[in-house]
This record gives sequence, C-alpha cells and structure tokens, in this order.
Amino acid sequence: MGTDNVSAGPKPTVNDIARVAGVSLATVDRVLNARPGVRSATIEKVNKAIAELGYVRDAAAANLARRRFFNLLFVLPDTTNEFVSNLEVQVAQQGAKLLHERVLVSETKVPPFDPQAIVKTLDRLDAEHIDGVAVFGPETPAIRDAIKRARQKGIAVVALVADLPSSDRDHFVGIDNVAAGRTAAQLMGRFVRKNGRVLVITGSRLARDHLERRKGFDAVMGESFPELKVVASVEGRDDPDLVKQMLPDVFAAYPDLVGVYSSAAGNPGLISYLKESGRQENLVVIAHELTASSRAALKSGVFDAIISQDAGHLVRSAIRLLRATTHRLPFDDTQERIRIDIYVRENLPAERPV
Amino acid sequence: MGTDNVSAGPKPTVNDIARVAGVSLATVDRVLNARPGVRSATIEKVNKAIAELGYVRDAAAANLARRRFFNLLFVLPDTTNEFVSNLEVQVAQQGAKLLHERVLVSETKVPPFDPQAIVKTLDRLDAEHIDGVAVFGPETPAIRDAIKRARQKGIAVVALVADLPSSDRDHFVGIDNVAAGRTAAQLMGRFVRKNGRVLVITGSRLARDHLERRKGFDAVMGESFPELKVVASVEGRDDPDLVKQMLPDVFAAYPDLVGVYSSAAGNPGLISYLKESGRQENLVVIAHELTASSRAALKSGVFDAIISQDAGHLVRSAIRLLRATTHRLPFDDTQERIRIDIYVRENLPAERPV
DNA sequence: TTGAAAGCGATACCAG
DNA sequence: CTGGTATCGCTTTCAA
Repeated sequence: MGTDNVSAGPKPTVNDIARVAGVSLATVDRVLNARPGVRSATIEKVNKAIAELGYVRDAAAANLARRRFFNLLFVLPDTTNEFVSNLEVQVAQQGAKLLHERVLVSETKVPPFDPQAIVKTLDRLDAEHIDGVAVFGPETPAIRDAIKRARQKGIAVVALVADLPSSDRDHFVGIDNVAAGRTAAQLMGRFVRKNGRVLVITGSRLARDHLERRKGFDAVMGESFPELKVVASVEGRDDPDLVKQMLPDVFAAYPDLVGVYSSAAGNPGLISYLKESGRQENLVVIAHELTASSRAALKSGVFDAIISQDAGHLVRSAIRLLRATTHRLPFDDTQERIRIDIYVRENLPAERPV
Repeated sequence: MGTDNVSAGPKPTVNDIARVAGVSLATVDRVLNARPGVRSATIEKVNKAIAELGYVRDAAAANLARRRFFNLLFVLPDTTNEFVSNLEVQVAQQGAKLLHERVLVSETKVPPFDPQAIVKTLDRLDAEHIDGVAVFGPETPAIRDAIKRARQKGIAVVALVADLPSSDRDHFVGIDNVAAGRTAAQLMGRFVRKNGRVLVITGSRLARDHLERRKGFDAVMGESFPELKVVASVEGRDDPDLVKQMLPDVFAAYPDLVGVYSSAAGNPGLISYLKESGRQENLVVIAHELTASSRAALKSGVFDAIISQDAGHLVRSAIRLLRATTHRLPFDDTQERIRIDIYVRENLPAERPV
C-alpha cells in the first residue's frame, strides 16, 4: 500500500548542507538567513549545496530554535462596521491560537479615510519588533511610499481586502473585487422579475475595493441585462446612519426601483430603511459581507443574496503569507486564493457558537 | 502597541511539569502519551501538574523529536469521476507538501458500491503503520462496524464527503448535504422564468450524500416553488454514459421541462446530451461539484449554477482533524466547516495553473 | 515503574 | 569572516 516509513529519502538538513559545502553549521545558517559576514565565494558554495540537495527549511525546528516570537501587526480602519469587527475577532482568535507556536499577532486601528494616520503607523514600525504587517487601507501615494519604506526595513507587508498594487506589497489577500461586482450583477439580473432601475450604494471614492465592485457590476449589467438601468450611486461612506438618511429621497426619485446593490458597508442603515418603509416586497437586494445583521436580513427575506469573503480565511491567509514571506517558505497559491462566496438563505453557515 | 516579546508568561513545558510533579521527563512523556508502565498514583500527580500549569503540547517540537512519520490513508471509491479525481489530486499535492512535516499521506481506491471492499481495507490496517484514515463510502452496517474496529485499534477515522454517523467516526468532513439540496432548489426556483417540471438526476440509493441532497431539494421546491413540479428522478449511478443514455426518454416524456438538478456525478453525460440535443436554451441547469467539465459548461451557458465543496479544503481539513485527533490537539471548528459554495459564471475562481 | 541522557533540525552566542 | 557548541521542547532508548 506504499505506506512504509522509509521512502521519500531522508530529507536534507542543515547538517547535510554543511557537509556538502564543506563549511560549518553556523555559516550555513548565515547564508540561509541572509545574515552579514560571509564571503560571497562561501555563499556561492553553500547555495550550490542547497540547490543540489533540494533543501527545504524545516519550519518547526526553526521556530523551536528561534527564541524570539514572530511578531505580526494588523492595521485596520477604526470604524465600528461589522465586517471590520469580524476581522478583529478573527485576528484575536487566530492570535490566541498562534501564541502556542511562538507567533504574536496584534492589531492597531487607525482613523479611516486618513492616509496620513496609516503612514505614521507604518513609519513608526521597527524591524526589531515587527516582522510583518497586514494593511487594510486606501491606495494613496503616501501610503504606497510608506509601504515601500517598511519593506526596505525588512518588514513583510500584505494588502488586506483592498489591494495596493502600486506599492510593492508582498501579497494581496482578498477577493477579486471586479469579479465580485460582476457576480452581484449576474444574480441581480437573474433574480429581478420585472424591468426597472437598480440602485447602487457605494462607500468611498478612495476605497479601491468599492470602485472595483462598482466597475464589475456596471459592466455585467450593461452586457447582459440592458433592460435594467443602473442609477447614479449613493455614496454612504460606510456609515449606516448616512445611508439611511439618504435613501428616502432616492426611492422617491425613482419609483421604479426593482433592485438595490449595497456594495460597501452600511448595511444596517439600508436594512432599517427597508423595514420601516415596507419597501422590501418586490425589491431584490444584494449586499456585501456576511455579518450578524446581513445574515438576519437574508433569513428574513429583506436581502436576497450576500456576496462575501470569509474573514477567518482572510486573516489566516494573511498570517500564512506573512510567515512564508519572512521565512522564505513556499506557499500554496490555491489555498490563499480568497473565494467570492455567495450566500442565499439555504446555504448560510451555522451561526457562530459564541 | 502591545507588541513586546515578553508577555503571555513563558508557556509551560514538559520540564515544568516534571519539576512540579516531582518526576522525570520520561515519566511525564509516558503520561502525556498514555504509554503503559506508570503507577496510577504517579499518573495522578502528573495530570494534576498539567492541569495546574495549563500545559499545551508543542506540536512542532513533538514532531521534531518523534522520528516516526505520521501516516494517513485516504480510502476513495475507484471511479474515474472528476470529483474523485480532484480529491486525488489534492491528496497527492497535500501529501507532497506535508512530507516536509513528517506526514505521509497515501491513498487507496476500492470498488464503488461494494461495502465489503471497504471493510476489508479497513480491517487490514494496523495501528503500527497507519495513524488515521479518511473514508469516502456508503453507509452500511458492515462498514460502520469496520470503522468501530479500526478506532478500537487506535486509528483515527473521519468520514469524507458522505457522513457515516452511526459508526463512531471521529469527525465528518464535508458539507451539509440537505442544505446543499435546499440551496440548489432556491436557485432553481429563482432562475426559472416559466412554470413547468424540474428533473432531478441522482446517483445511487446507497449514497447518503445523494439522498440528503434530494431530500433538501424536494423540501424547498415544495415549500417555496409549488408552481414547479419535481419529476421522478433518474438514477445515474454516477456514470456519464448511463446518464446520457437515459435522458432522451425522459425529455421526451416531459416536454415541459424547465429545469434540471444534477445532484450526483455524471455531469459529462448530461452536458453532452444537452449540447447534442440543443436543449440548453430556456432550461435552467444546476449541478454539483466544480470540475473541468462543469466549469466549461458554466462558462458556455449550458449550466446556470454549480453547487460545490472545495476539494482542497476537504482534504486539508481531513488531514488536520486526523492529526488533531491522534495528537489530542484542539482544532478550529469554524475552519473545519466546509462551505456550500455557489458558483455562477462570474465568480468562478481562476483556472488551476497546472 | 522510573530516570538519565542522547538526539531531532535549526538558531545564536562566543571564540578564534 | 568562520567554527564550535549550548539550547529550544519533546521523544526515545537504555539502565537502574
């Protein structure tokens, strides 16, 4: 049955490298960790041995020997919206578990819509205390440069939820937001039963994720459902109160509204408006992110579908990628690809036990 | 920022336990691993120290010290269907990666629809060589008993894809199939634009997953879409050729077919029939499992939606749970909950690079 | 039934 | 620049 222990030929270790390269363990370690103080000729020899043996570092042993904790920081916007709260819960939970693996995960919140706050936070970091950072923020030149500086200092950086492609962040952890918008449009087009207008609620013009969703949504609506007209979007700045306040006028202006696409945060405002105005009948509502309130809305029929990304997956993936980057380990592309989840009432996962 | 190294108070180790309990390292290890040859009074002392200190075993170090590989076996049905192939690919891939962590994952295929074959395989296993098994098979009394015997031998067992609740498998790794059927019905009801009949294609009456899907589908169709009638299902035994062969008669018998729910394997047969007969227009088709052929069908419009479970997730989850069970480690419930994925054309993940 | 001591693979410190 | 060696937390002989 091919299940014996022997096979797979003993995996090469640092000792093997040292032997083959004819140097000491300490030197191998220096090369492996790009530490200074090794002649380039020696580095060559060691690297040759590494390649020859097909060496892959044993992360378990490395972590064991390294007395230092592996320190990660999540930089999140200081808003109270549920999606961000979900992320925080995950950061806390994962962090608690990883303590046992010598990984310390912390979190800091910065004022939203304030690029300078993120810049300051990043600039304050020092590679002695922080090994990696996950940043959820807007894409501005100042932030891009701050990320570059952080990486120069030797800190690994991943962009979370909203990509920051022009910075040279090591990875992006999040969904393809254009595709998410397209998905919402496809469902909208198929769910709506009569012609009319569709309203899009967005968040901020600074948020790349919101812009991309909008773009994808408009594209598919135009291509596949020309009989439905998308009306100028409401910019809710992720603020439920603001959203709720703006809606009456919009609904009054477009009596033939047949659908609403809530592409950002602020769902509670939308839900509350729909309930109070009794407008949920014959209106297809598709929103983003599975949270306590959106789940309830889906269950009760106020929402028809939710497009989501798994907060647990986002956080775990960010942590794995940060570790892989720092320790120069390989990672699994397909595992790190965050899925665009679609929820209807029947495939809602069981409620959190807690 | 709360990111210092110190905090969390040094995690207790086996040495601490030994000191507190006043015994040697070796004895602590014996208790920790339930090895024989320790007086119960001593066991008491050690356990008390463990509880007192809140000790959690360091899996990394344990694996490092243990020279033995951790051996897992996947028992899969010997069919060529794409979903099973996907699982095999994942088993191979994960296995390759885990070699570096001293985990050896192998696979064995048994004739489908043949409970005795699985029983034999399980009974042949010996706890010296196999630590855990993931079983994808039908639920019969013989299999249930074989699983009980395996567990008695000290082998961890998880049921994969289809649950085997009456055996005392350690875990079930898969989706809630009743909910999956309900989800399919919800989409079917919303996608279909005119009244008529809906055909359900199932696999085998022995397969618990198929039965559960069918049950969920019928329930929601009855509750929410009484205007659509579900017609007696075609039993395709997961065989594309058989499915293809049976369809012409069914379509002839029900000219008012507006939807098809393919709840088992055999999609290629359905796709090929639909293409050749030109019947894909105005017919809503919902199938299970994202595979090369179902993906193509979704892209080209032959399928309208796919309900799926991530093969990579299934395999990783099975492995994690088997390890957690064997090493008595805690695990993350929410991470192990396999989601019911819904795919439409727009949220299809990027094609595998390979 | 128990203990002492030698590793597992990698890192870090102290010499040279 | 380079090498020797103690050490991380745990498992595993080998003796007692």
